[in-house]
Amino acid sequence: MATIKDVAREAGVSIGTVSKALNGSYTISEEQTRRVKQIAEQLGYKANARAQTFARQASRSAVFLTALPKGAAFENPHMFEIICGAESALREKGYTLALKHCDAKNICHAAKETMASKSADGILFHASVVTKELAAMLGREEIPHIIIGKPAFPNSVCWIDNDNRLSGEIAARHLAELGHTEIAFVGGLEEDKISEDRLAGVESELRSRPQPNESNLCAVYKGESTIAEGKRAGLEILALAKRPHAVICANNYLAYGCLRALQWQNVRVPDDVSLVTFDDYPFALFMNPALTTVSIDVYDMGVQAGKLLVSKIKKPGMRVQSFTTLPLLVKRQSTTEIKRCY
Amino acid sequence: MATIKDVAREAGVSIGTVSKALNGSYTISEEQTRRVKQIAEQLGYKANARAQTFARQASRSAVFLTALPKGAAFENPHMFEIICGAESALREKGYTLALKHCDAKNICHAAKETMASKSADGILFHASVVTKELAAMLGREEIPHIIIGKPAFPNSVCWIDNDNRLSGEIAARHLAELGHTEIAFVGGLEEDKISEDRLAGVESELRSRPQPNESNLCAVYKGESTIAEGKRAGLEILALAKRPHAVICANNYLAYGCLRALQWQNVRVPDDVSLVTFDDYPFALFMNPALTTVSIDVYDMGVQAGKLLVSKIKKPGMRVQSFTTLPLLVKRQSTTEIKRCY
DNA sequence: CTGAAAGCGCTAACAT
DNA sequence: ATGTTAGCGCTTTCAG
Repeated sequence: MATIKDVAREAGVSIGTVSKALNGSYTISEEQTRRVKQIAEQLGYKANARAQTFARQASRSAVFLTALPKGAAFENPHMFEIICGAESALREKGYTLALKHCDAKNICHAAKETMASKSADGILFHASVVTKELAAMLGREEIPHIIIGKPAFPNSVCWIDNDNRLSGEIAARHLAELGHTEIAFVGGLEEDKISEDRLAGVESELRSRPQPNESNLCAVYKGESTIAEGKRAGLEILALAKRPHAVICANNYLAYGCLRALQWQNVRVPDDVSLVTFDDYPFALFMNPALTTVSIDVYDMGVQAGKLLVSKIKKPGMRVQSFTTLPLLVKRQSTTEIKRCY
Repeated sequence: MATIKDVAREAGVSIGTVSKALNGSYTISEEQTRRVKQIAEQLGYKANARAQTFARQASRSAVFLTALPKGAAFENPHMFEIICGAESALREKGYTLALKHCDAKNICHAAKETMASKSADGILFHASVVTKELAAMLGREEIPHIIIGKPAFPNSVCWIDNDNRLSGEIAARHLAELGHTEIAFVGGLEEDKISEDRLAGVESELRSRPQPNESNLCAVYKGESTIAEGKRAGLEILALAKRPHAVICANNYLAYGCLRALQWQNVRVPDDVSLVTFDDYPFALFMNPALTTVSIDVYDMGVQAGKLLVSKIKKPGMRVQSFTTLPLLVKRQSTTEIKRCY
C-alpha cells in the first residue's frame, strides 16, 4: 500500500508538498499540484484516513445518537428518513455519519464519552432521547450538536423541528380555498403535542381568514390516535345536525378510521366530504382515494440538521436554535371544491 | 484533557504500563491494574480514539454501504431494521457502525475507497446495490464483508439471507395443520424472486405432507404486487367452482387487496376463509382482522450479519456463505381451524 | 512484571 | 513555492 512517502519519492518532492498538493493548498503551484496528483493516482495512493484523523485532530465524522430498539424502523421510519438526509448532507461536506443506539438513561454518559474519546466531531440527537440532564450538559460543555425535534422543556440547546402549527394552517387554508365552510377536526389526545399544534394552526388560520366565519371549525374530536377512534369520530361527524363539508384528521390512523366510517355510511370522499390529513406514513398513499396530506419533508429536515451540525463543528461559537423546516401540501384525491346545492 | 502521559505521571509508571493496564493485559499485576484504572478515573482520562485507531492500525468500525435515497426509510424499513440489528451486534463487540449512501453504479469504487483509505475495518453491503463487478472484486481482494440478501447471480461472496422457501413451507404447514384442504396462493409476478420462493415452499410442503392430497394447492394467481391486483385475485377466488378454504398471499399489498375483496363480498375472515401472508409491514398489524403472518426477524438478521462481520475482520481467512436466518409464524386473527360442514 | 522506545502516516507551523 | 520537522497519543515489541 503506497504511503505519502512513496508519492513524495516518486515525484521528487517532500511529503509536505505532497500533502499540500493533495489537500489543495494555494501555496503549491498548479503545475506541481497536477503532477503530484497524477503520480498519486498512478501509485494508487489513498490517504490513510486513520493517520489523517490523528494528525488533524478531527475525524470529520458525526454520530447520530438515538434509541434503536428492535422494531424501531417500522415504528418510526421518519427517524431513518432524517438519518438518510443527514448522511447526505454530511457526506457532501466530507463527513461520515455513524449510528449509535442509546436510550434516555445513558444518553448523557454516551454523549460525554463520545466527545471525550474524540470518537466524533459532533453529535446529532433525536429528541426522543434528550433529557433535561443532557440539555443542561449541552448548555455547559460546548459540544457541537443538533437535536432533531424540539425538546418538550425549556432549554438552551440547538434544535430543529418541523412547524406543526404551520402544517395545521396549511391544511385549513387548503380547505378554505376550496370553499369549504364547515370543517371538523379529528385529533389525538390533549397530551399529543403534535396534534394540538396542528389544531392550533387550523384554528388560527380559520380565524384569520380574509372573510372570517366564511370557513369555520364546526366540531373538534379528540381521542386516542387509533383506527378505531377515527371510525368513531367519523360516525359522530355524520350524526351531526349540520354535516361538515370537510374533515381534518391529525394523523394517518385517525384518517384511515374516519375514511372507513364515512365510506361505510356511503358518504363519498371527496364528493360529499373532503378529507385531509398529515404525513404520508403509513397509509395515506395506499388509501382509496389517496389522501391529500400536509407532509413534512423529513429527509430535508435531516439535510438541514447535517448542514447545521457541520457549521457548528467549524464554528463552535454558533448558537442557532429553532431552525424550522417547512411543511408541504400534497394534493391528492381526497379533497375537492365544495359543491354548493342551491 | 488528560492524556495517557498524565495518568502515567500521576501513577508513577510508564505510559506503556498504563496502556497495558487499561487494555487488560495479563502482564500487569492486578494491584497495578487497579491502581492505574483508579487514577485514570480520577483524572477523567478517556483514551483518545483517534490515536488508538492510528496506533492499532484498525478503527474497530464497519460501514453499511447501500442506497439511501429520499423515501428509503418508508419504502424499505426492513433495511433500517437490519441496520439496527447490525449496530447492536457491532456495538456489543466494541465496533462502531457508519452509514454510507452509495448506488450500484459507484459501489465498487466506494468499497475500494473505503478499504484503501482505511476508513473502516469491514463492510456490510445491502444486496440491492451489489453488482457482479463488486462480487468479483470481493472475491479477489480479501475485504472483510457480508452481503445482506442473496445476490441474484452465482458468486463467491459472503452473504446471509432469510429463507423465503422455508417461509412458504411454514405458511402452508400452518394452514394444513388447521385442517384446510383447498388452498389458494396469490403471488407477485414471475420475476419476483421472493414471491416465487415462497410459492415453491408452499408447493413443496403440501406435496410432502404425511397425507398428501389432504391439503392441496387448488389455485395460483400471479400479478403485480399491488392492492388492486390483490382485490382482483380475491374476487377470482370467490368465483371458483370449488371455493378455497384458505389463501396465502405473497405479501402485504396482495393480502390487503384480497382481504378487502373477500370482505366486500361478505366472506368472513377467518370464519369462511383463512388468510395468511408474509411480514408485518406495512399493514398486516393494522388490518381487521389482524393478519397471521410468517415473519422474518430482520433485526436478528442484522445481528447475525454484524457478528459474522466481526469474525471476518478478525479472521480474514474465513469463508462463510449463505448463513440463513429463520422465519417465524405469528399467529393472529386471520386464520382458524376449518369448520367442516357435513 | 515493568520501562524504553520505535513506530503508526499525515498535517501544519516554520524556515528557506 | 517548497522543504524540514515537530508533533498527534497510543500500542507494542523488546530488553531488562
